[in-house]
Amino acid sequence: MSEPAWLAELNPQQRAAATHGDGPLLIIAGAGTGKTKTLAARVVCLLQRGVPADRILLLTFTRRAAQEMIRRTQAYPSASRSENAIHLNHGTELQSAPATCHAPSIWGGTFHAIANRLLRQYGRAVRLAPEFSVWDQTDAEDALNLLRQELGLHSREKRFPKKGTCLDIYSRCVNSRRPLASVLKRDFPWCVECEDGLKRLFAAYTEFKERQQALDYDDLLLFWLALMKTPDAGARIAERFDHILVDEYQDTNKLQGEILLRLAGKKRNVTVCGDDAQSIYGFRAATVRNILDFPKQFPGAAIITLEQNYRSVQPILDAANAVMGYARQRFTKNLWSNRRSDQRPALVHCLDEAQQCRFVCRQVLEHLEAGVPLRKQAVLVRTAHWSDMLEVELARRNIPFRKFGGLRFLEAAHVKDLLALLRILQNPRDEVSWCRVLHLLPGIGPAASKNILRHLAENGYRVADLNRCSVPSAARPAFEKLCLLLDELAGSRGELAWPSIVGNRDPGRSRPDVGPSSDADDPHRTGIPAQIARIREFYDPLFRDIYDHAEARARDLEQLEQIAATFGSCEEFLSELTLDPPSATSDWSGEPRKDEDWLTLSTIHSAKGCEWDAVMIIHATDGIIPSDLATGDRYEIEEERRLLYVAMTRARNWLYVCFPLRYYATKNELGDRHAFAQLTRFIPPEIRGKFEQWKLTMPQPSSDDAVAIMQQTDARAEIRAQWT
DNA sequence: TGTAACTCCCCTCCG
DNA sequence: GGGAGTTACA
Repeated sequence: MSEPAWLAELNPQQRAAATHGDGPLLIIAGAGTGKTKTLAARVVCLLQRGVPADRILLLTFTRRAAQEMIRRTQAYPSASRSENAIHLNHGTELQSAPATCHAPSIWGGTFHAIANRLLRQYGRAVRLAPEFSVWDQTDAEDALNLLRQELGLHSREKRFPKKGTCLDIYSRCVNSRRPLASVLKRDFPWCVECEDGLKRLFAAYTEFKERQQALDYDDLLLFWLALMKTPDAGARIAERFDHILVDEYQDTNKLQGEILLRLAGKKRNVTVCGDDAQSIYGFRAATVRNILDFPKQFPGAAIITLEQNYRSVQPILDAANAVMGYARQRFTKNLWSNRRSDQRPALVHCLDEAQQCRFVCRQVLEHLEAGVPLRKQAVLVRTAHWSDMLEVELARRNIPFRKFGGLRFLEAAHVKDLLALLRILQNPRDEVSWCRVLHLLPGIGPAASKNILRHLAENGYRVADLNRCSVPSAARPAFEKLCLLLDELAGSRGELAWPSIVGNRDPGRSRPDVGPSSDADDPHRTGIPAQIARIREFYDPLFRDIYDHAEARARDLEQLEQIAATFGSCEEFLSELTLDPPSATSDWSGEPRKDEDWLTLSTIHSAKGCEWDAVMIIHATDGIIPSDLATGDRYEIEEERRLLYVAMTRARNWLYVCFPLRYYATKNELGDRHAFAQLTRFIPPEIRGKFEQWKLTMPQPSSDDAVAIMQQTDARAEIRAQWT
């Protein structure tokens, strides 16, 4: 049989991976080695071999990655002609395939999104109602905080860890599958003394979530694994997939590894793909052991290594390889490229942050003039706020940009408030959301809300009974408005939308296997935008009282309403928003239009899997990369090194690593006017020869400059204010 | 008893 | 800026 033309486009290793038959396959793919292309080609090969699309499961790290993969498969001519037309069957199907399209679709999405979907279908097997809520990090923290106070853990003489730390500890236990004592000893040694309290707290937390039918991110995985362990549902799920492909396997954790093992079942048709040098999610308990131990977990696995880089010019690879050359633990893999260039990447010494901003702007515009559109350029930062000053400068010069990563839309208080109102409509047992909503009302604090919650619990969460509850007289008017609102939205049944818990619904009526819910009697099927509009009527006067910058917030709420309009049901909207939040609205210079060209600002984490012609890494300063907060042990430092490696290997043709020599002191640091800084330790003097050294000269400091710097510092405060 | 106003910290990456 | 804890007032 002669080889199709498109297969000939792949290099021998890529082709071997794409055409691999049945059985486990491990693809070690360095940065820019055409990993996505290879996986996409493999999907096409599977389809051509007659594997039905809906029996293929594609697990990716972000949903964007899943969509990209499917887009690539469609690019193969033979694939689009195939009977198995390819569509992505999202983990939770937001817009999903058009209604007219009945072709089976590939299952694709993140572990969390697929877990969400499977649990809504099969969750009963693990005593989970299909209406469960999904909590994001802040919801989980709020719940922990509530319980921490209830258990009296906050007022101990010895300081008890804060809610964020509690959640980190809990999450690490779950994801690394290690007992609390061991996690405390190794990762949180300063909390060892609180082990008993934490144990009680976590037990209460687990019980609390169960009562409210709520799952946090970790639970999605935990319940998925539990589901796989049930003899009936587990076997059915394993049976329904013939081939499983996992991207970015180096960033999965032990729990996900166990899920995969069970998902693979006896067929063992598992393809995993990853690069240990790009493992940057250790803080989420990801472990490279998954990829290293794959051959042990799946004996007889084929292993294919992709080393030819198609992305970057050789000098950029040389520099990146040099950085990784110092890694303590490394699985040798030297990327090489056919793409020659005379130009080494630049190491840009800036005098201060302001000069760094000017340099970036100038360089971006120079590339633009030379024919590199803004879309093909990016500025990468370690953490989101390090681009604040640059954002001001970009706006001043009318350079459009979009920002990825960092403070998210959903974390803004006003957005959370509105969602909490929707949540209690979807799942009235959600006490965390109730608390949030009740606290909005003037005159209601912890005591009154506790009382109301007790009333609700005693009355089966019926909203019709809510206004019989006694509240402080000062709170009465606002409280009655809330009752009226919920009453209206709950409809004529006099109860909130989903009062049922496990077993309360008609057991014979399970959700359809594929496609969005088509329940005709679902009261939320059509009305979410209308619901949000009604909620906003109630909420508008409240938030204008509570928060500043009402107009900026109102715009966010409008945006939320628009997003909601694209969803079929409240449940989809809420879980989708939690699992795949919009990247941000922080581009306060205004959302650029689709057809416009814009520069990308991104955290390095969010840049994973992306590439640009020109990449500028700013604040490559020791203390920022590696972060001062992440230098606890050598594992953390190694992860920071890989982070720099990931950032550098995003660049195709031009790479600039910039760092300011001094930082100006902030207002509260009295005394010193500025602090001196050093280049990141990951680029030691011995390897600086891999870079061109650009030492920017500064005009003589004048009082004008000082004023300009002060103004920029003020402008940074302005940006923060946008988010208050 | 419970809420509102005040002060003192600290601030990472993401599903 | 915002969370956590403390104090002042209804």
